[in-house]
Amino acid sequence: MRADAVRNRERILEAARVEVGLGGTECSLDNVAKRAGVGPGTLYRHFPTRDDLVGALLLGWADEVRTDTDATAGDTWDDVLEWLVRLADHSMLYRGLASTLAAAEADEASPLRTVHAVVLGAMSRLLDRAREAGVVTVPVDADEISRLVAGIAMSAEQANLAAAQVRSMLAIVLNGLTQARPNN
Amino acid sequence: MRADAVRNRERILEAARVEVGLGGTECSLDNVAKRAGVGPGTLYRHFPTRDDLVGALLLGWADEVRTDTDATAGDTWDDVLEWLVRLADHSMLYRGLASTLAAAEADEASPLRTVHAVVLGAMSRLLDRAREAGVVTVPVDADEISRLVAGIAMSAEQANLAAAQVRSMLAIVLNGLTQARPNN
DNA sequence: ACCTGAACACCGTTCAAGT
DNA sequence: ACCTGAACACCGTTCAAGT
Repeated sequence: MRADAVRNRERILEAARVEVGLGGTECSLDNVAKRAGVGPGTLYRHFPTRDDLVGALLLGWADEVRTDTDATAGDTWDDVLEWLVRLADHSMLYRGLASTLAAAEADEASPLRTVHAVVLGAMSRLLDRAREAGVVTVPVDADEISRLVAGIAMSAEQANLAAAQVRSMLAIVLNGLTQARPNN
Repeated sequence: MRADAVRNRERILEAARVEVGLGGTECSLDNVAKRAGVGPGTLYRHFPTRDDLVGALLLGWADEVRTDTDATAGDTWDDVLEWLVRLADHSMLYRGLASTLAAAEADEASPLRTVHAVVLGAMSRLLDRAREAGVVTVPVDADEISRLVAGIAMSAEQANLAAAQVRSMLAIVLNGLTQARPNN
């Protein structure tokens, strides 16, 4: 890669971090290019789709989520709840992030597939620990929990919910994973 | 209102039903005007914002949801689950609908406020019945359930989930509303 | 009183011309 | 090999001119 290309790619990522931070994942790519000081064509050369750009932005993010998840014991109800809260928080780092990640689930060719897979892997391991500790007793997989948390994150984003309201919804979900289902 | 104005309003609503059905709540308003055979200015005169148009489209929808909810006994776990499934279905009538409704919750001045209020009222009454029957035992209000269902609907929409997967997520939520929370 | 459609701003995307 | 920026299509929104 040519020296100016490397530099431009870096500038674009830096500008994208700012613009996506301000306007969410659906922010104007024109503004990203302008802030980076490159022509729109240059942005498209480095990142052919919006998801390619967002995906590049999320590499470190996915690592953070995985590290946090792997460091969570998940052997008590409260421990799992706090982890769910942190996961929802992470999912709301940028506006539109939860929605973008959810859409990546259905799209086999999405540039966000790797990001999603990293998170799901860690979630799956945590789920095993939680099940062993008896915190999760209901049949469920990591995908399903991921979708539920993403849904809560999207809801919270649209309705501007406070942290306490998000926690309350997560508690209901966790409660649903913990108890045996009645048969009346 | 002048005769041509009445006719144009009707034409716009008819066109909107088609376009929103095809492209979701974020469909092009230009296309709505074109399909209705009116200038863009005419659309704006009748419906100053997108939410005004979507709100007008949802008047019958809200009635359907309320009627269905009021006709639901909610005295057994399965009965409430089936109602949740129908509510989620209704929330996915148009792409973007769940998201639009969720955003209306935070916006006091939204033209969708009435629509939202009608649904919430019916939900609140059903919740009382479910609580009396012991199906819901956890402290929760209609708003919170509405947000959880909206979140699941948004997740399902983004990830193209099948009906069975939606039902499974709703069952987890209902399970979380049914059982007492453990204190370990 | 209502409608029309031109006009403007903004954005995503492509591509011929440059270096 | 990479960059630039003009060009095109599309869309939301406004408003002067019509009837």
